[in-house]
Amino acid sequence: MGRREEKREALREALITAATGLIEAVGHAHLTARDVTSAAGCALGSLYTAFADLDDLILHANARTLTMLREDLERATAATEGAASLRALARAYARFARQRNHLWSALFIYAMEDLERIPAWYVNGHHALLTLVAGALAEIPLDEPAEALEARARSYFAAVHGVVAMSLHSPFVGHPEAVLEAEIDALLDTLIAGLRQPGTV
Amino acid sequence: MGRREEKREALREALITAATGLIEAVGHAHLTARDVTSAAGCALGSLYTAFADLDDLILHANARTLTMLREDLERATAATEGAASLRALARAYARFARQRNHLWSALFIYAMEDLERIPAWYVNGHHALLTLVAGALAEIPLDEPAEALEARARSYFAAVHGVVAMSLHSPFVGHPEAVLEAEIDALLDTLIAGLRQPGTV
DNA sequence: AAGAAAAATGAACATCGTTCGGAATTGGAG
DNA sequence: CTCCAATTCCGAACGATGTTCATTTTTCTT
Repeated sequence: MGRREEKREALREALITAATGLIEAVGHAHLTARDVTSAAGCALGSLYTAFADLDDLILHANARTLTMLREDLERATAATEGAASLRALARAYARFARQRNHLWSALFIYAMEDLERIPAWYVNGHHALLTLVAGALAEIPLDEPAEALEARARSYFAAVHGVVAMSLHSPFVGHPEAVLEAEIDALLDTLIAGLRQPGTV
Repeated sequence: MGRREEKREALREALITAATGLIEAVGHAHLTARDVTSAAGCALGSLYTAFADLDDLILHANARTLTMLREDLERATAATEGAASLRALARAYARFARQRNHLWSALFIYAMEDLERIPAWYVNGHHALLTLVAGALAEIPLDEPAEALEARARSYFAAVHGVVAMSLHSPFVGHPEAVLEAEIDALLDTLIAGLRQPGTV
């Protein structure tokens, strides 16, 4: 690799690291191009030689967050299976959201507008999380068709995410932080009990 | 009421109406102080004599959205009760989010930072929605203590919200819009089946 | 080693939310 | 009705933002 690409990669790395640190510290809404370039030790304009724009940089920082989150979730389910894995995933998700709140929040900022232009590697980072949920679901014997498994994974991930997001972002609608994990446990207990009861509607 | 307060109220009304229309049209992220004052037929600075800032105006527009949403939900549950009401609430919520997407999105923009300064009337607007969920839950005979009812209402509201939000904001994680309501039905079926099965853990 | 290509720089630009001093409008006293 | 103090309205101005661009500096090729 020539010195050209080396420096380019070093700059991108420095910017992503600086962005991740600043997002964790002050939140993505307060991340400014001037702050992040200053923290990375480059000029303001250099941001736009390394990334398309500030959102693109945030997207790359998010990819790093997604990796951290996935590793957390994998660790949480290393010694469990089936329903226990589902519970462990939900708890680990809530803990990550609480402990790395600003980084986690940045994962869900993108509006519908330019949804088609979201890169595939970013979508894949999210799908990796869904795969973990689907894996746990697959270990629970259900009378549902296997095709529905991915859809269930999306629903349960979104449901747990909703409870966590409401608790952390809109406490006057969601649960107080102190009871969040207990309420997630209760929700999952009810879901799993419902899953095991065949032919409901 | 003197002419002073009359004009003041008329200005506030015009600004809220203009803000609601603009949010519905372009989304709260693209709402600018210049656009909304121009649409309301007043000067740029007048916004700050009628409201504390742009966020305060959005908050008042949100209050109007909350009223519309609550009326929709009430209509949806007028002829139902218990589990059927829960299902009707969730469907009506999803429909509202889809049809009035930008207005609905604006309801959940506020970050944690200055959460204490959110006015009570705004919190009450959200609580009115929770009350509808709790009312439907109360009609289902459960073996849970009554104290847990409000907590369950928060969980189920947040869970359905999460599924809807993922579908509309992050389709690569949530459900495609075409199957959203069917998946919400499936989620609620599972939840209700789990609720009716006593002593699960 | 020198010229060509690329990248880094930071001043400049457009746009944003918000402020502020002067102009217009309102309410009450004579 | 008239006038003046008080209030409200106005839009130019301010500071901060994301992004661009001409210039300088660095890197690659021959």
